Amino acid sequence: MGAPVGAIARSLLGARLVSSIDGEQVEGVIVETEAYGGIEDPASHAATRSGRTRRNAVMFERAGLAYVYRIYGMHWCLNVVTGREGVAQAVLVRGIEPLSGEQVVRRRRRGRRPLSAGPGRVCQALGITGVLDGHDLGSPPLVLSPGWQVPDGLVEVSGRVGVRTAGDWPARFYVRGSPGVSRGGDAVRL
DNA sequence: ATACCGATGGACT
DNA sequence: GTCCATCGGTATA
Repeated sequence: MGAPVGAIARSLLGARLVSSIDGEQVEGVIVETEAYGGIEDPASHAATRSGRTRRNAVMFERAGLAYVYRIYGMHWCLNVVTGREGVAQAVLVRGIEPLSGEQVVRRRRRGRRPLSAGPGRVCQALGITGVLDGHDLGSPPLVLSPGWQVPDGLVEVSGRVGVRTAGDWPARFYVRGSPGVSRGGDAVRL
């Protein structure tokens, strides 16, 4: 086993995402993440039973790529691939707080609230769709960069949202009190 | 405030 | 056919 799946998810809190998708600039801070492992994590798309498929193929590639998939037939979800090549591991981005481009986000979200809490809403807010599956997050139109270092005192941990098998793994991390966080829950301070 | 439910498509048994 | 790493509307309190 490599690094605990949660460690990188924790460290991505406070990181910055800059989207210039469709020529519109939106910048946000990540405030909620969820870790997914590979074969050892029954909740992962890359769990043993499935192995590598067309959908999850990017999870097995190098760290720093975007794994984007469709959920419930209508929403997109953004993951940051975090394992080395051949080792499936990814972190789901579940919530951001817009730093700039909030007008664009409001338009994309059609005025609905919450603005960008929840994985589907994050993708709407940033304009992310499946065409970004496999995209290198070091280059436009979607760039991930280090940002704010979130102190441990502001971080809470809980089980994963909407997951049955192994849903209780403490693999969800979020910034307490942020409007970009999708829900509370059985959280514990870090 | 919580609860239920429909939309809608692809991966998988 | 069944199960989703979901959201947004409607209903109920």
